[in-house]
Amino acid sequence: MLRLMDARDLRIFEAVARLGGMNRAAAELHTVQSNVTARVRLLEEEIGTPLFRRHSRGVTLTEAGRRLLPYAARTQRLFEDARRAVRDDGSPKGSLTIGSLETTAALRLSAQLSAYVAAYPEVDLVLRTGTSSELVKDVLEYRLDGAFVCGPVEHADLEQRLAFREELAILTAPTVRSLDELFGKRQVKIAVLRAGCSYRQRLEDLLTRRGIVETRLLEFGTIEAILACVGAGLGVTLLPKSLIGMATRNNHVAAHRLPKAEALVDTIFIRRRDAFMSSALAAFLRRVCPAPARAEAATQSI
Amino acid sequence: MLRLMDARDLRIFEAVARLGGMNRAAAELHTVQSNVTARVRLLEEEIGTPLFRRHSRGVTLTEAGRRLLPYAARTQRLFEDARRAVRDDGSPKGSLTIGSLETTAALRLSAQLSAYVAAYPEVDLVLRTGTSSELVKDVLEYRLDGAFVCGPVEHADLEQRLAFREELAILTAPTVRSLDELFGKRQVKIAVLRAGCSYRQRLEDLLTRRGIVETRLLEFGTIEAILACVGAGLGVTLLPKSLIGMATRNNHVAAHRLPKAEALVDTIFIRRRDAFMSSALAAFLRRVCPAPARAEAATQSI
DNA sequence: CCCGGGTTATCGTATTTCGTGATATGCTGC
DNA sequence: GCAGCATATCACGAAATACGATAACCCGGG
Repeated sequence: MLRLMDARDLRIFEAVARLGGMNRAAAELHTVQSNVTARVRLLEEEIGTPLFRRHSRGVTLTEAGRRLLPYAARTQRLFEDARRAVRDDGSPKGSLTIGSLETTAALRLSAQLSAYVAAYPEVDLVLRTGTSSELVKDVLEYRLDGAFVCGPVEHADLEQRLAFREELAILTAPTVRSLDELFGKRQVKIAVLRAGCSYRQRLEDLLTRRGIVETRLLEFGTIEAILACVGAGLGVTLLPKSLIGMATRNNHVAAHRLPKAEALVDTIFIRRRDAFMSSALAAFLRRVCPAPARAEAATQSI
Repeated sequence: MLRLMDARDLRIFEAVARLGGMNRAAAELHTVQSNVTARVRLLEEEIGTPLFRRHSRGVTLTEAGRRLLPYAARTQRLFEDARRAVRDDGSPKGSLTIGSLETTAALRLSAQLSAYVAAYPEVDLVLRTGTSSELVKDVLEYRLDGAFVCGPVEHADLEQRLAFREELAILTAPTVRSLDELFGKRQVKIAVLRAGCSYRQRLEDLLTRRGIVETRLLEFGTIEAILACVGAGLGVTLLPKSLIGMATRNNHVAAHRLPKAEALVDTIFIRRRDAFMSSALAAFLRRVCPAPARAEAATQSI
């Protein structure tokens, strides 16, 4: 039978390309250099073109090699996915690694996540937090099964669905009757959940646009602490309206509407289109954002 | 070295699944049945689950087998794409199979296609016409590299870009001053390019919505023939405005505007996201629809 | 009931492929 | 020219693979 390109060939090819040498690739693959050389040569013969340029310091990819390289990675992943798919009998189990903005995790996800792990004890759920751009990168590079990020994100390889659409409001002490009172000041203290909170930048931008250039940060561990601080007049904050109903009803703090363009923020769930969707992930999505439809852009760039 | 799932294993597996028997698979793969049996067994051992249920008439897939099957096809295609990619040095060549609505091909594509084949004589361009749904299916099942269809089409596996946005107008004899004169009649003759022309259904719907239930078809081979017929008052037709400038200027026919919702029609180019994009296709797209951006829905369902 | 025609399973053997180690060869910097 | 580091080649043993023959099985029809 004629010899055809093989997954192992591409594995060897990928290692050689990545490490820039057959010796190093042989070491990584627990085999010997002659074997690596031979299989690369066979691959080149089959294809009819050299894949590497040999020189005394190792090898570098030719143009043809560069074109082949992405497929080496893709085949590896595809076989990996095939193994996962065949093992996945439909009942959620195994590892599930989700990314999220820290704020989203704290305010929105914590309850859902604990319900999820309670419902599916066989799933090893891992939550990793980061900024939107870090998370997007991690998803694109297969380090995360999916992530909650701040929308919109446009990338051909990413599938997205709307997770939450929130309307933000500025919270102040109840004595502040209108935002205009705030905008008179030159300096404003803002209270955020953590230093890396994504609402911080948003609130600063918002204030800057209204002439307030000096802001100071107050950092807290819980929403309750923020609300108490804001109620006491020590600072202002920016939070989703849905989270602050009780506090405003009790007149502890005052909520101030913002124009839609500034107030609406979409949290979208993204995942690679071509990645394997495990039952664990499917079950997760069924609970957290059941709408498979694409999220429409709501927050225009301002 | 531990034996791992292999492209050939999946090839054998796929053939067995498709043909429903190891004997038949062996025949197709030009090998013997014992070999097929053995490799299927090895695959099952590696995975740890039976992939087939054996019975006296052949074999049928188990649940695990059903989960694996799509990956068998995908790996085959991926290796195929890898071979194509490595052979494709950037200069358009090889086969390029494009689908199109017959009307689009006749009215819009013919000029561009002949320019393309003139510019890239090494490309074997094949144009296949069909209805939108046929074309979508052919693209999804890898029989077409891409197709021009009537938008919008929503499918997660398809990438789409706007090719042409046309405004349709109803053409009548110049003596007809307004469409209302038409709508008084019970029966109207409509002139179309071919029997399968997609504008036919559109025009019929449009007329039906205005109370005209009886239509008769006049079929022509060229736009000029249609225009002549319409000019002579033998029927009406529906055509893109951009194609009829001269005829209306010379007062041979009268063009009647339609409301945007009915008039605008998007022709989009679709292709599978995960399919290999050859230089031939890239060059084609560069000429025909350079906008890689997603076509926004313009024609709402009415 | 058993036999014929279909199927898959098993096994010993031949063949091919693969991995290894030793060695040859080539390049670069000193 | 030589040391050091790289790839190429080759012969050989080991492993994987394909083969052919045979066994075992099931089903439907005489």
